[in-house]
Amino acid sequence: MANHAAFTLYDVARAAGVSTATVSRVVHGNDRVRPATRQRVLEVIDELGYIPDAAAQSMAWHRKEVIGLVTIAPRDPETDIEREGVAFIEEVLRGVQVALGKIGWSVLISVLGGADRSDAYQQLRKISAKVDGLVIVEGIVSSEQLALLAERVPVVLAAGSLDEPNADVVDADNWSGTTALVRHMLVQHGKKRLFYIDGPPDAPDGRARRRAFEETVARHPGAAVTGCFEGRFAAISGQLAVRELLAVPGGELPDAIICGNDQMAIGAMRELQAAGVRVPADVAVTGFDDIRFGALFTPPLTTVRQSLRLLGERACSCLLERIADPALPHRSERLPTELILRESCGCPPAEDPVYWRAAAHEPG
Amino acid sequence: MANHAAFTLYDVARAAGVSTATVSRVVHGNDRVRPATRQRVLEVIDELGYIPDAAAQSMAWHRKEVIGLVTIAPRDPETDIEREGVAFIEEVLRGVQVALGKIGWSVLISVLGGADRSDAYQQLRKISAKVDGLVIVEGIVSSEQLALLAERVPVVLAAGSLDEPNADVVDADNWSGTTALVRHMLVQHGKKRLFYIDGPPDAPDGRARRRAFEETVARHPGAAVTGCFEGRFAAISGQLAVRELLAVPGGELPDAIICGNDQMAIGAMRELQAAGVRVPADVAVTGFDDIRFGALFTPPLTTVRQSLRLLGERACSCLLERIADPALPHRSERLPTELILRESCGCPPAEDPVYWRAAAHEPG
DNA sequence: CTGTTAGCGCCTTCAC
DNA sequence: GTGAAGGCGCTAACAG
Repeated sequence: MANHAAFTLYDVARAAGVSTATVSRVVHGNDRVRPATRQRVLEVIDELGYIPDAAAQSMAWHRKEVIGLVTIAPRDPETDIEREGVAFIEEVLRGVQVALGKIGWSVLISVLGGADRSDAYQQLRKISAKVDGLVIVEGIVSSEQLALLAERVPVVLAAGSLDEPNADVVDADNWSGTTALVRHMLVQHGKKRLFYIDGPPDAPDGRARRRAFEETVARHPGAAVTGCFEGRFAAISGQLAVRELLAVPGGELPDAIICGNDQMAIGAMRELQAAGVRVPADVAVTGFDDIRFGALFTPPLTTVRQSLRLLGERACSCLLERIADPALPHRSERLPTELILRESCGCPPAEDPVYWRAAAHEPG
Repeated sequence: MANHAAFTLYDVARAAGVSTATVSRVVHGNDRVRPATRQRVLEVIDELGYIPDAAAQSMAWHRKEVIGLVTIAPRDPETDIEREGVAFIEEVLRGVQVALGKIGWSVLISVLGGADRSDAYQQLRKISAKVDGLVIVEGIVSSEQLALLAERVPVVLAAGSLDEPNADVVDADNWSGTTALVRHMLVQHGKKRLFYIDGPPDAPDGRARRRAFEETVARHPGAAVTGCFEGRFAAISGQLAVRELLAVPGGELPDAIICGNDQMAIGAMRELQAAGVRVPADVAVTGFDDIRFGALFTPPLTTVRQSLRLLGERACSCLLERIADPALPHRSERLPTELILRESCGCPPAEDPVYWRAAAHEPG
């Protein structure tokens, strides 16, 4: 059985005593073929275990029925931490599959090693030859390179919030989410001295969140940003940030630490607690994303929920529309975010212990 | 630019005033072409932005340079919890990409909705027409169906620990890992009454862990299994299990709760703590996998580490070897696991606060 | 060195 | 209803 016999349309045609055209018709069901003939052909197909070769179909159809999903995973050379490591792509992928499942297309996935950008572009070029369209998560190539790619194949950006004129873009409403969260800290909890833990500077969504944070604080009299730490979206970044904060001799801690994502918030909470600082009594901490485990920490993490799955689904749908009609004007879509109040911000525990539900939530 | 012009080899050949064969030679670098000619062709290629169509190459080469990565995500209809939800596939994927990166192949990924098995098989059939080989994570099809698939395309099973005669298989040493862990609880911590939280019955790795647990306890005089809960590898399962345990009127809690994976262990810990039970003082809890966040919980989770990334890498390498030589005899490979002692088992805190390192570890 | 030519496996008009 | 034939874009012998 180590043969990997690959039967062709001709094999089937010969065995069934018909022409390849007839077999093709049967395979695709749609044409009129005499029932008896159809029956015979089907039997042969089943017997031989014939499956049409996808590459050959691609050639004939000028369509591969495959879309490419690409993202980056820049790694800190020392620690090998992945950005947004926790099920980021996985969730987006689910969404993409939802959109694709209906029509039976497949997804070619590639996590680029974000090392150097020119390389990323070359990889994308190669991939573009194998797919009908590209979903790029987290803008990774320059606008010009994007334009070049888009010339060859439809492209949609997911979570690449730059105002990209050369592609469709779908992203979460980082602005509203962050604004709502910060206002909550300012107004509901009366926080005055806020510290921010940021993601890497090249992350468009991270930038959007930070800007929203700063502007919201700025327009709130009496409140101030006491500092900012440039992290890499990993738990360790939060820990490092807090460690720095703690190390300042005679330094006063902020009222609240707002983090660019949940992982950094968790790291920050952990480090604060390890140092004997109470969360949220002494310092409140918040995140962004609403990852699966956020609700299971002590205290449960207050955050902003975004649906990565929905992101994938919308991006993919958008791509499919563009593949169907490449002349479509470029569009952009902004997905809703939702403020999730738990206890790390200082809110009281929910009377009903629903904390565990979050572990089971269907985001979006 | 919404044109998606796709230049062909002929376009290049014409523009450069050479034959298609020459262009092909230049593209593949390997043949002798006069430097001047090569130069000219390269210029045209660059100018036109020509990329060889992958489908056409596949036809000519009888090779697609794509491998398929398939797994299941059975969902509880009510809660929509994913099995091993946290970055399971993501890690495996990284490993696969490592193996593939060297040769520039791509990966077609598909997370099947584990609903009904016959459907899974049909999906796999379809996918098999688009790839040169298949890595199936978590056995999802029957042995016969597997044989049928393997007849058409090389297949390797990852983490599908059944003794499958129709494919190569790579999996983690669940047995040794679990045995070491249970012995530790029995011998080092003197635990007597152990409770087990299991994964779904159809998960081969879960079964292996449970069997190892039971046999290890059985051969240890004085120790006993007080019960077992059938979970689904999600945090909520651990919570549900503990809730049941707590609900028994006058019921005595076990000394330790051994869980089939980390997520359930985290859920169990959380639920115990919510009920005022101290971990590990009253009840110790352990997991399996060593997911990224395990070290950040309170107490840090004792677990068994397996490298999902290595799993993906080895499975893929194995597949590539088989693609290169389909006549190879079937092999199976067992990957090492490692006992990770933290505090949830009752061990003292590490003197050096290295807990955060785990968040940055490169598994395997 | 370079061009010609015959497929790869399938789909799809166009005749019968 | 069914078959014959051309072509999708590229590669790999062969000739020159």
